[in-house]
Amino acid sequence: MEQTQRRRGAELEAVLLDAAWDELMESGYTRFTMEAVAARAHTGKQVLYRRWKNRAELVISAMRHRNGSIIEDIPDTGNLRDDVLAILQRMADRFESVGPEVVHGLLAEAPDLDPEVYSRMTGVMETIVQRAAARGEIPTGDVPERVLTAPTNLLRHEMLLAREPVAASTLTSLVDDVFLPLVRTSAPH
Amino acid sequence: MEQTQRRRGAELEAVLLDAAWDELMESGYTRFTMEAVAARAHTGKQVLYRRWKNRAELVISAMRHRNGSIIEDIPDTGNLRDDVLAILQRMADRFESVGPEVVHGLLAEAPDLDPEVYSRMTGVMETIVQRAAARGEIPTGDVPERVLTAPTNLLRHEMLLAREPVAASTLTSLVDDVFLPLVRTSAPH
DNA sequence: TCTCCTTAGAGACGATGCGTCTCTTACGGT
DNA sequence: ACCGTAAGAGACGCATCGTCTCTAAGGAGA
Repeated sequence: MEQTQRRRGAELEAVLLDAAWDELMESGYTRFTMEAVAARAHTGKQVLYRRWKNRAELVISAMRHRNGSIIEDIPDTGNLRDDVLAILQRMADRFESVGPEVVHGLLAEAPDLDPEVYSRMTGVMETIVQRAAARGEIPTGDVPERVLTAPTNLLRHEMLLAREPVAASTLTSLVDDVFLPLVRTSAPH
Repeated sequence: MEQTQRRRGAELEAVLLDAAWDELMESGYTRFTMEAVAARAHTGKQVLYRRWKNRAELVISAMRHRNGSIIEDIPDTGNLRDDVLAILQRMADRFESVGPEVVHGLLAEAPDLDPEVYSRMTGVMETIVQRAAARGEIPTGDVPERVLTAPTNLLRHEMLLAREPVAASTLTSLVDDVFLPLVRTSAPH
C-alpha cells in the first residue's frame, strides 16, 4: 500500500509540473496554492521551493511545459491575409488554453515577464510582410513597426480586457479593417 | 492630546478615501492593506468594511474620488489630429497618475471592471470623427468601430505591457501611422 | 434637556497561505 | 558497504484577510 518509491530528477520535475498545471486548470491563479500542488504530487513544499522561487515562476514553468515554447515556425500560406489570420488564431488558442484570470494574475505578480511576451511577435510579422511584398501583394515591405504590431497588439488588448472567447469575426475584422488597409497604402519611411 | 472628535458621514468618507489614496501611492497595490488604511485614518477596519466590500472596491473608490469620473468633455480643437492626440494624452496622464502596478492589481482582482473601462471611449471617438467629417477633413464619418477604437486600444495595450511612461512619440505615431491613414481611406461599411 | 439608537473607534479572533526550517530516510554514486 | 544529496512530510512564524465584539460619542427625537 505504501509507495516508498522516490521520484527523482526529470521524472519528478515532470510530475510536479503536471500537478501544477492541473491545479491551475482546476483552481485558477488566485486559488492556486503551493500546498495544493505539493499535495497533488504527493510531496512536500520544499521540493517545489527547491526548484522555483515562488508561485509565479512555477506557474510559468508549468505553462511552458504544457504548451511548449513560443511559436517559431512562421505561417506561410502564400497569402498575406491567411498568414496574419493564422498568427492571430494561434495567439487566441494559446490564450484560451489558460484563460484571462491566469494571465492577469501573472501580469500582476511577474512584471518582468511582459516585455518578452509582446516583443516576440514583431519579427514574425516582419517576415510575413516581407514575403508578401516579394510576392507583389503589397507595394512595400517597409512598414512602420506600429503597423506591423497593430493586429497582434489589438488582439492581445481584446483578450486582456474583454474576458470572453475571441470571436472569429474579431480576427477577420482586425485583418480586413485595420491591417490590410494600412499595409496597402503605407508609404515607406 | 486625545482627539475625541468623531468624524461622520461625508467628512469621514473623504478622510477614508484620502487615506486610501495616500496608502496606494506609498505602497502600491500589492502592499496596500486595509489595516494600514484604517491606521492612517485613525479608525478601525470595520469602518472600511462597512462601506466597501473589499480591497478592490476601496481602491476604485479612492481613484474616482481623487481623479474625478471619466472624461466627458470631448476635446474640440477644430482639427482631427489634435482632438485624438488630446484624448490619448488624457489617457496617458490618467494612467501615469496611478501606475501600472495598481492597474494590474485591479485587473487581477476586480474582473468586472474592465469592460466598462474600455467601452467608454468608443462614443468619444465617434463624436470626434463625426465632427471631422462634417468639417470635410475626412471622406466619411462612417468608420468601422474597430478603426475608431484602434488608437485608444493600442495605447492601453502599450501602457499595460510596457511598464514605462508613454513617450510623446508613441502618441503621434499612433495617430499618424495608424489612425489617420485608416480614416482617410476607409470605405463606409 | 434627557434618552435612545446608530455607528465610530479600537482591537481580538480564526482562517488561510506564504516561504522557511527541521527531521528522517531512500537511493544513487563511488 | 558507505556517504551525501535530496525526497517526503510537516511544524513554524508571519502577514493579512474579513468577521466579531465591545465601549462610548453624538445626532435625532421627546
